[in-house]
Amino acid sequence: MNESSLVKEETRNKVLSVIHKFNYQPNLLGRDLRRSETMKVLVLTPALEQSIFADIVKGIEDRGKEDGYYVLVCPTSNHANRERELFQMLQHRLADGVIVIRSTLSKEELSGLGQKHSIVQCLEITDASYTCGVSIDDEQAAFDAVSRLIELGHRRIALIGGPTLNNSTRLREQGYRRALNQSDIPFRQEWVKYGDYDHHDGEVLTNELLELQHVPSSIFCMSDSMAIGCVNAISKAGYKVPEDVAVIGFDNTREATMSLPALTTIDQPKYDLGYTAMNLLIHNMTSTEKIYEHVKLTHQLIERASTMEKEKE
Amino acid sequence: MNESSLVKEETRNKVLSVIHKFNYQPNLLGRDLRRSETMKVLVLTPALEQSIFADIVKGIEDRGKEDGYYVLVCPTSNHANRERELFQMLQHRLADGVIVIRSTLSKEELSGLGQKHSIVQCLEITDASYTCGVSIDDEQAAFDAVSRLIELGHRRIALIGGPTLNNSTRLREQGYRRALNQSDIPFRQEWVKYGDYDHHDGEVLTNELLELQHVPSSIFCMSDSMAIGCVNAISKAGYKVPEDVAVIGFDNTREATMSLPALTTIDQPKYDLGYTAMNLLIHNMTSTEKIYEHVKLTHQLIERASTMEKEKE
DNA sequence: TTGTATGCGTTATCAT
DNA sequence: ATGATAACGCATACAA
Repeated sequence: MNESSLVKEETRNKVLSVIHKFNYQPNLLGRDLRRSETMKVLVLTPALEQSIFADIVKGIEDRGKEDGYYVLVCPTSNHANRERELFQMLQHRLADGVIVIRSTLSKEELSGLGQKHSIVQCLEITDASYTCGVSIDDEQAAFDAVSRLIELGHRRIALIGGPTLNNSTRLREQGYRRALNQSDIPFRQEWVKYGDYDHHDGEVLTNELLELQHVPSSIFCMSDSMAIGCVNAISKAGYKVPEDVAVIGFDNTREATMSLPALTTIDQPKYDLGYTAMNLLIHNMTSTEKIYEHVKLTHQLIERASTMEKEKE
Repeated sequence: MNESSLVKEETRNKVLSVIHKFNYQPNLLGRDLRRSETMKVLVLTPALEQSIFADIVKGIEDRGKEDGYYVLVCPTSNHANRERELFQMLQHRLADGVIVIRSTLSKEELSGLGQKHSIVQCLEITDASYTCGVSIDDEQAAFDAVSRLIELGHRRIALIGGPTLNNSTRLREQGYRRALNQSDIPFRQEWVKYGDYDHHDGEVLTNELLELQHVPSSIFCMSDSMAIGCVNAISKAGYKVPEDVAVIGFDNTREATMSLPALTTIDQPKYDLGYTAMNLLIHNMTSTEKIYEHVKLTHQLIERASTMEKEKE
């Protein structure tokens, strides 16, 4: 009597009253076994403290609620083995699908899992087969950011990137190079640094840049956290943002507006990213015509106080 | 053939090879239904970004691993309805037990759930029946902190507390009053403020204290985050910590050592709190002799630079 | 030492 | 419109 179908009102009520009387609680294990589906979805996320992940998860949860899915959020701390443990839940039929945010697993591993299960990658997309993914166009986003710096009059543009293993880091560096190329600005390896997406690495790498003989006039960072570390390092070194060195961040997280000066940054549609990912997952879990695409949502350059028109030198 | 018991080596290998050949993965739904236990434990935590919760969860996970439990960490954002949703998983036999860190549910609600399920409270303990809890002795901890301030020569001691609904807030305030009493220092209501455990409220409430006609010479905060906000407010107002106003925090989180000056604080044994909570939960899930106690672990006053011997006035 | 039947709680199918 | 029965995958108890 789950759905009201073809039962007499009277008996229906009778059953309902008995259910209430004995405080009957369905044993979902029985149901799940019988239906061989659990209505549970795992979300693997590096962490929850960074607001970008929390926002994505919100989108996932909202979309999941529409179809009555249990969304279980599992922080992995970027630990590949924890990720594998959680994927085991799929094999063990304890969950129906997985959305993995910035996975640390290899393309091969994901492809293997994707053949038997429904997997959606988010933010960080490998071209693994049998999986789909949702992100922005990272190459284009970086191109847009760097192009804007060039428009503003910059020619000495440094790059502070994420982990070199990440596909998105590679793509964004490509966008950076394409923008330089287009304006015939030579690429300089010494102006390209890599690190983790956090505040600390942003500060350390910026210090390295500031100690160079040729100091860049602007720095494009691959996360807002890094950009904040970057701004701090610049200020501590006695320079001014944006007059001496302009800074662009990435993600448009809350902290981007809280820094001083507020960060120019690339907005990622975080909530929509999550919502779309869950949408894809639900489709692939329920339909037989699987979608194995890389969906790209639109980003946006948000201009704030950390960049400005460059004065002639 | 889970445990090697009384089966011929030969047949055992034969089975194993077939298992491998077909890449057999046990369907845990079947097992769980049959055994009517899931080996899954839910951890309900307000958030994960605050390191105190992460540390407790670590203790829980380690103890869980010893007995092969799946530990599912579920952030609730202090949202009571989300908490209730998760408790539903118990009713639906999707999990065997719950550890709830700083629950927002009422004593009555927890008692009701406790009658049918295994529940352990952590950090914030109501005296709900049919549940047990693990925390420090909050009253004594506050007493120790305030007594130390008195020893250092302070008599104008303010209190910045957590949410008034919390039992621990009440207990800690009792400890504060007992310490004052013992030294015949009159209690002043205007020197007692309440707010959320975060940095922001610490700053706001401290500003209120500094604007009073009689400014306290020391402030006891119920969290390190509050204490850091407190230190910032004091510095911004042109006073010096600890010379003008001494500050004591609570929890001994990472941030306590990162602030300037480093915080004197009450150490909570976070990892052990989690480990002990899981220990209790496992006991109550597996044994018929339930333990419904409030276990108190020992705290410790850690003295750092935010307090010092007070000069004679 | 190995094989076989039964039931966990639910839903789907079939017969009334 | 309702009642009866089988089956999901596993573990247990018992028979062989």
